[in-house]
Amino acid sequence: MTRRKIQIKKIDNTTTRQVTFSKRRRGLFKKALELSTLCDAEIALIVFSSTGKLFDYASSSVPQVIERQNLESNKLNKLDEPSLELQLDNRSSILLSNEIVEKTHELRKMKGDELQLLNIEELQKLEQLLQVGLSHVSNEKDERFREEISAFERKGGQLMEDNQRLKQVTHLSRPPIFAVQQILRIPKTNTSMALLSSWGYLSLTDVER
Amino acid sequence: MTRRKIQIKKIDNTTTRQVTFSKRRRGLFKKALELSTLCDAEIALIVFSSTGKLFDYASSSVPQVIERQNLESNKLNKLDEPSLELQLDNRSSILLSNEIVEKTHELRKMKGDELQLLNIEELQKLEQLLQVGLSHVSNEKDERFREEISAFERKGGQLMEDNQRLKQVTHLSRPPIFAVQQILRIPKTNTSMALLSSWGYLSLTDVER
DNA sequence: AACTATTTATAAGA
DNA sequence: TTCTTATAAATAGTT
Repeated sequence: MTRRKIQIKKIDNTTTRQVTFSKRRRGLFKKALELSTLCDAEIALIVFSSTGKLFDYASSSVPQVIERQNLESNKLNKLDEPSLELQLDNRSSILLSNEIVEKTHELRKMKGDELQLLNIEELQKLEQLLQVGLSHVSNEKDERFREEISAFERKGGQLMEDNQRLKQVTHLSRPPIFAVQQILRIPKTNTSMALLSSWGYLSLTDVER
Repeated sequence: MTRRKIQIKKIDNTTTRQVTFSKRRRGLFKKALELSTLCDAEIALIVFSSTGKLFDYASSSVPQVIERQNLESNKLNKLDEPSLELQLDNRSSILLSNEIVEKTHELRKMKGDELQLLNIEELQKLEQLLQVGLSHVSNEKDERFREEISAFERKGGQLMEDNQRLKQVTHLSRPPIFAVQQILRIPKTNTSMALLSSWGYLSLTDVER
């Protein structure tokens, strides 16, 4: 970006990284503020440095009432009339609530509820949307399954190779002591080694010879 | 910042504001990504356009970063009391945003995006959800089509009956005057009636006899 | 922290 | 929306 162009990947040098963090963090927060001011947007920005320090910013037009208002309107909706005044006071909370309401409806429709609200064209569009989504999900799932299967195949191949090697070893008339211990899960003690040796099995040095 | 320097205050012109929003939003998200990559920082960025559309980015996941932030600001609140209002303000808006963020992600997943975030079990559940939703939608759509068809059938049946009656009437050697008038769209005046009568057509009373 | 040579972002126009 | 381009802003490396 300046004296030289840099690659976007973790900066190794700690000092450089901290300096860059400091500079770019300022830049980012400034840009966030500018965007929210210029375009009347709601923005929340949370940044943790790699050392765990917190920096955050939220555009200021969100009133503190929201939390209380949510609780209130939940209660009031069930009992009496909603606190319309509070809601009107607060354009941004209405925006946010609308967003939630809309997304909730969209989700319900996609799950097959509330379809009576749609006309036949909307139903067709929704059907297509679901078909596309379903095919993506099915493909992704199948791909994952195939990945898993080929992982097993690789593992299986490895095991079979191992087995082959072990068989070769055990098909020696006198398999080495360590191989016998390993295959038969016999503790590798001096006693077991001496015993196997007395039965004619070979130590590794014998085999290597 | 370019062709001309601009003041950082709300852009009046709606079109310009939307264009600027779109451009700067991209820039902001790019910067956030760069900062998190270069400096190994954890970042969550949530943006609502003035029309209520949500855009978000998080280096890990939005709820994760927010949760961390909540812990962090709880600590701060207990240590030193200042700017409590701001903190509450920020956190409540973030809480509300968080619900939207989650719903947005759920919708994206249902539309087949962001599937790389899911494991194979979640993919299977999502697939089932979509299958159920799709079958509901398809059934509803088919039912609507059938309704429409049977409505047409009823209408068609009525029309055919009407046609039958008219044919019977016009197949009489001397159709009644009123039928002729109606079918040929001749004004129902005394003159036309007299004329048709003189040509041997029958009045209703003649037919009924 | 300050300084700049460069890169990047972007406002206006097409 | 997308592209172009002149210019403003951001910033990597240096001091």
